[in-house]
Amino acid sequence: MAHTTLGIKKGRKFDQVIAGARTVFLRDGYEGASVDDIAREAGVSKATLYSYFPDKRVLFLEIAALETRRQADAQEDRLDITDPPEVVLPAAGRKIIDFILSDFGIAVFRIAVAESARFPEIGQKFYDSGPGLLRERLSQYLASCSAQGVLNIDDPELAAEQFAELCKVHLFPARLFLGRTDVDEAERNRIIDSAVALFLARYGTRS
Amino acid sequence: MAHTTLGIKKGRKFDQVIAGARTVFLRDGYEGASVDDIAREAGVSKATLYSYFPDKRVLFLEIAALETRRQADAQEDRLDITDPPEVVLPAAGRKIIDFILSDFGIAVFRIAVAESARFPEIGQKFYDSGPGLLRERLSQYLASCSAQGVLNIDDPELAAEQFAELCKVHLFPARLFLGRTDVDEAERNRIIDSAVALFLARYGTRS
DNA sequence: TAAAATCTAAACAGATCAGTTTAGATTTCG
DNA sequence: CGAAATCTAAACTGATCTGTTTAGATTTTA
Repeated sequence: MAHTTLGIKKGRKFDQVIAGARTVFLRDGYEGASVDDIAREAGVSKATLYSYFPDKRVLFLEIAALETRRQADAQEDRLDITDPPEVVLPAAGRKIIDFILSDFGIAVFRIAVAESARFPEIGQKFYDSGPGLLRERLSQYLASCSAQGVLNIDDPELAAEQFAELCKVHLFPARLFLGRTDVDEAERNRIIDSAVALFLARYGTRS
Repeated sequence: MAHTTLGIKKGRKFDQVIAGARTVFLRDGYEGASVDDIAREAGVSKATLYSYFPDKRVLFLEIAALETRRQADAQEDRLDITDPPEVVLPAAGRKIIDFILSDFGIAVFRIAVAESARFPEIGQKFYDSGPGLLRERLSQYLASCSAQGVLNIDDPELAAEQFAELCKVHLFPARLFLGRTDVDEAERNRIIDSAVALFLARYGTRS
């Protein structure tokens, strides 16, 4: 149906190719994925695939771009500027944790780390639509709190990055390196609560 | 000279093989490295290489083990329990930043992230001798401070991870995804100072 | 020095993979 | 319908890679 790139590409099965490539690249990474696998997964002949994309690298870049944009959109709903930090921060932290612990978030992160040495534009896109976007939105909120006197922050961008980083504590490395998938609610909340407390102890204006 | 594994392996050029494999794996990753490249880099024939290691995978695991142990040793000098947090934390933060921004630190991290999905023992070893070791040592120090009343920490292990995470803020993603290599003293210090201030605002006992 | 251990270059087998080509089938649409 | 666009399976090229083998050279050691 709606082609993912603006009109330039043609053909009935374009979306199938994209979907198949997405599945296989996310599962196996760039080197691990074979074009035959992708064609099979997409239910499409290799010739068709190659009629859309000149080579594997370009196909991968297309998927990476789509995925990072998706990642950005999934977090689209902005932070409500009217709510106080005690409400907004735990909610934001929860979203961050849920995303970075998901199979999808982990797969994208793995590929971004592994391939950004070979393909700098992958690292750039991942950063812009992931950590970079989060930083932008969160720092905007923090700055407005600071202007209202609800928080006291001299460098909102740095503070935003600090908060995001605090949410990853313990759980992200455990998932990434130790394969831990059994992270329950209580543990997520413990990390978030501690991050919020740490953050507000420094940047809060309440006694 | 001193063989890296305990006596089981034999042969004059063992160390050359290790050195060559180290260079090539760190430069190109697991998939990117070819055994011919490694043999050439090591100045050794492929037959010799295969007389030491049954296959590429085992060779890689050996290198990964050596590298993570190295990583641990490089940070061997423990934290001086007698110094106050205002001295110890900036010094520790400085070490963390310097390591994770180094070419070597980045290369090891890239490989650990990329290969720990395929080789779980790589993720385990990296964690144990990297983030895990840091956590252990730092939390020990924090606990002793807490016992002395210099700090007020209920969960030293969590606090240790929080501090370490705070030191990575901004600089690590910029290096990893954006390829930024021009991080000067001032910027490192800015991150560290902010991390220490944030940490002490919550866990400090002064005023 | 002479046997034993270790190493060498180079060719080779077997597998995988990216990308192309062919000859034809199916779909779309005027 | 019928022509143009799109897709198909399958074979093929050429490259790369892991791991083995061969026949001999070099080094160690006794």
